[in-house]
Amino acid sequence: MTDKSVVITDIIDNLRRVFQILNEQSKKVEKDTGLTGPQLWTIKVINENAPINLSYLAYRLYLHPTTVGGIIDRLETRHLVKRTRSKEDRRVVWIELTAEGKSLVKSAPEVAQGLLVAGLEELPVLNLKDIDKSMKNLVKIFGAQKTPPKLIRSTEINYPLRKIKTERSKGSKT
Amino acid sequence: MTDKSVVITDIIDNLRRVFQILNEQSKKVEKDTGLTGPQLWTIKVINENAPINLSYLAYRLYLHPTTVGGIIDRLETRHLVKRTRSKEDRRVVWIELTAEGKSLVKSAPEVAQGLLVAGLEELPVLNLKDIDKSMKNLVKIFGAQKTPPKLIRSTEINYPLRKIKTERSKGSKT
DNA sequence: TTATTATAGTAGGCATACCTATTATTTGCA
DNA sequence: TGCAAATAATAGGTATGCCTACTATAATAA
Repeated sequence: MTDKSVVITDIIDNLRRVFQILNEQSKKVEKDTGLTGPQLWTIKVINENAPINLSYLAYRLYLHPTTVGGIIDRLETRHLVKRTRSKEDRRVVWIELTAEGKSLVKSAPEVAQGLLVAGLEELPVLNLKDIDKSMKNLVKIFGAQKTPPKLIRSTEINYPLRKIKTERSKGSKT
Repeated sequence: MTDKSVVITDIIDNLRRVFQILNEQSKKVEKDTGLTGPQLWTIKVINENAPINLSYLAYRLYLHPTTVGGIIDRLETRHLVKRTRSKEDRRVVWIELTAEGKSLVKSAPEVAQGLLVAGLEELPVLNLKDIDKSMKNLVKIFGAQKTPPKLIRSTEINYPLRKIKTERSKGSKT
């Protein structure tokens, strides 16, 4: 095994480790709040953008609309969000928080990526910038081989496809 | 937003991006080989360790035994692996590749993390070491808040718990 | 104005990944 | 020996996350 491949294996191992830890993190959040990580994250995004329709919400979460559909289903049975069919465009469903959902968001503001952020915040900026640079590098490497759509907003991200086209993004697609 | 929190947001965004890309990667592999990423990875590990029992296999994959159980089920219906009940210890099931499975492993040797590795391999070692360092840093940060068991072998990893205890690791656990 | 095309959301299906039982076995202790 | 504790695997359940239809509605083109 070359020196290089050792490092590569190491990187991949560490990546897996990060996945694992983030996953556990999510479990922990679940225990604390009764909601899973994705659910909490979803609620937060809804809170900041309500009313929001499913497609755009999915876009904001970098998830597939059907995935978000499921999450919304579960949040709805918990009475944390509600759906309203739009009158202007009857295909559209507006999603917003219920009172219950709103109070939950307030009480659990940063839990979603909480510890994650907390951990990072303890590092000196210099260190963070290092990590940031490396992450960007990783993204560049991985992403170079396959960079989907191309996005809007500050954070353009790898979006799962299904050519969204909301009020805010009127682009074209294959 | 402070300078720091911008960087942090950035890191997290990039992390998500990496997840996304790896996920797509897996999809691509699936298209190429007919097997999902985890399935291919599993087969590879079996190939290198056969015969192997489920618990230890799970340990090697950093996954929960029940998760691996499901993967093995699916591989078994595809006739790529077979299970044999051990005679010495009838609780144990030995898992190994069928002829078909073996030939598949040969024909798709590195696909699992293929592109991933390919991408990394194009980088100069220096660059890789940077990334490596940052990843380790990330792991340290995340892991510090919650480090499960503690592992053996070269690559000690965040193992999902269920206090494994195989022939090779005779430790204790809470 | 009608027919085609596009869009929004839902339904159903599959694979991962987890957890909590439960069933066999085996081990270890009294 | 003989019963309790530990272990290996499986069963069943839930949540993510994707995909491929499919339905309803809207927009566009002929």
